[in-house]
Amino acid sequence: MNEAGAWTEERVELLKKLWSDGLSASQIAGELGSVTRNAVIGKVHRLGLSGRAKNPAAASTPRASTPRKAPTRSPSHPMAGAHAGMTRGNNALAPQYAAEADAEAEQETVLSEDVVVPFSERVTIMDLREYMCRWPMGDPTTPEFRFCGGRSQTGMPYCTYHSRIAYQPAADRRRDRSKMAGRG
DNA sequence: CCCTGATTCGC
DNA sequence: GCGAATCAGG
Repeated sequence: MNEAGAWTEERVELLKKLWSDGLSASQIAGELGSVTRNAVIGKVHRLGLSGRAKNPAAASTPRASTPRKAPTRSPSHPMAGAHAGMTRGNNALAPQYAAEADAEAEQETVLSEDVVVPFSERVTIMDLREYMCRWPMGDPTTPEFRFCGGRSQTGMPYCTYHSRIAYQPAADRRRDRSKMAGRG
């Protein structure tokens, strides 16, 4: 039968299907199984895809002109500071369907930040780390003032959720990820 | 700290 | 051709 880890026609077609469907490499990898997201990405590139739904005209990816330095892959520090627990897998399933410009998306009333979803762990300024979301919560005059503390992306002052609110692009896309049940 | 894809390069 | 390792950005 089909060997696991071998790119059969079925797998390649499924790969292209899921890829064009907007699924991320990790999701596809989890769907295919026996393959990592790197394998998926590698295959995608090999197939000549990669760009996915990107317009060639608008594809001004600086990466193409990025002067890639010589990593030389120093074996001296293999997996330096590697994540001990790779939660990566098929458990990170998320419907990343790119919502097209729908009339519903024009809801300006969406500015309501009253939503309280990412209330994972509020932290004080002392517990705040660079990779923590600094979203003011409550009155700064009160000792109960806390920050979101959610995981912020490197360089980003806020977490994924708050960064959207903070920047508020043209139209807010209702991209809803897994609801974090929260704590009390 | 999580994630994403892009690229390189040994196999 | 394959994919882990690595890079780079969010």
